[in-house]
Amino acid sequence: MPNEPRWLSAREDRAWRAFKHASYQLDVRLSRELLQDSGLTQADYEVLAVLSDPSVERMSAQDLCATLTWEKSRLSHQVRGMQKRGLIAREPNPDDARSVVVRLLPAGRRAIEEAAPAHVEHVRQHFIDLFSPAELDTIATLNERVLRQLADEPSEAER
Amino acid sequence: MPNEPRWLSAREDRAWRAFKHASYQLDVRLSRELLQDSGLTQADYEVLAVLSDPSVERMSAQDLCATLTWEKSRLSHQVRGMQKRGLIAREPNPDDARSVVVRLLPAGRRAIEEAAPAHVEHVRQHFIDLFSPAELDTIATLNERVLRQLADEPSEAER
DNA sequence: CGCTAGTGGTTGACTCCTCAACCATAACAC
DNA sequence: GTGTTATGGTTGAGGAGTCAACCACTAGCG
Repeated sequence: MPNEPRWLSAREDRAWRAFKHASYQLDVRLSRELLQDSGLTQADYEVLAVLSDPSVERMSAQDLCATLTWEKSRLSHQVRGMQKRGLIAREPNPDDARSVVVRLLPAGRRAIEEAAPAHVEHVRQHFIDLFSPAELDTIATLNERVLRQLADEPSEAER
Repeated sequence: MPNEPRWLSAREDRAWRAFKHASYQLDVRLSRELLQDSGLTQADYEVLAVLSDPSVERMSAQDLCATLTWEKSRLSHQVRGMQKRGLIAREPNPDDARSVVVRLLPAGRRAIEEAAPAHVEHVRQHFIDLFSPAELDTIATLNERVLRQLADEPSEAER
């Protein structure tokens, strides 16, 4: 890499590389494990996780987008696939004829209930169980700082 | 989410969500910014970053794969595209007729030298500058623990 | 009302990545 | 040597996500 004005110091570079690498590898590993022992992708799992909350069950597409921080076209494609597999249903929204409500079907509930224990176990194995309670709090605090900064300084495209 | 045997506690859930969310959002933001102000994808940037190291300049495809922890087919597709754009060249390897050596071309060097300052600045803005030196060390240590665990316990597919 | 602007959602084209199949060459066994 | 296995790399099909264009409906303003 070329030398630049505000280049990263060794300490900064180490932190950045470790963070980037760890999150990438973790994502790859968990995706594969989830898919192998449940047939669900991470996207499937996230949608089902939201809808399977007892206080939810049905949710408009826009609210799902907001909850997942997904683009609406992504959700649309995703929902089409999950509908074809019988995991969820699309229903008209009585309050707004433009809107669509997504409902969890029994097969979808079964799918996430079967997938969740193994998935959580993998999250523990590769992440949670490596840290003390105090370290978990540190992780939460530091990462929330990143999220807040991103939210406070919206990207060019959103301004 | 259904109640499961070893479900996550509130503290565990907070750390896991913050980590997952922050790394995802950061990736999305940095990718977009990089593409907008340099025309390079993250994949382009990573390849160029490796090759532009003064001590490198040319590297066999297999070594590139190992350095980037990429699959060989991904590198092959990626290299084809970057070759078409004149950023790098493919050369035969005199030591092994099966092998291919990737060489950085002047246009590739120019591309990363132009892209790097702004990209590093964004990495600082969204990540590095949010933390004290001690916090950066903590981030490095904790994330390296994740990486080590993943490396020590290879996935089903690799065993 | 009637127009216009905004919102909710879908679609299709394109890019990126993975996986499995494949080809050529190299390394090893006998 | 010859046959077998392993390695380096490419290819094509298919899944997943983004973007821009579009349609239908709603809401706000005159």
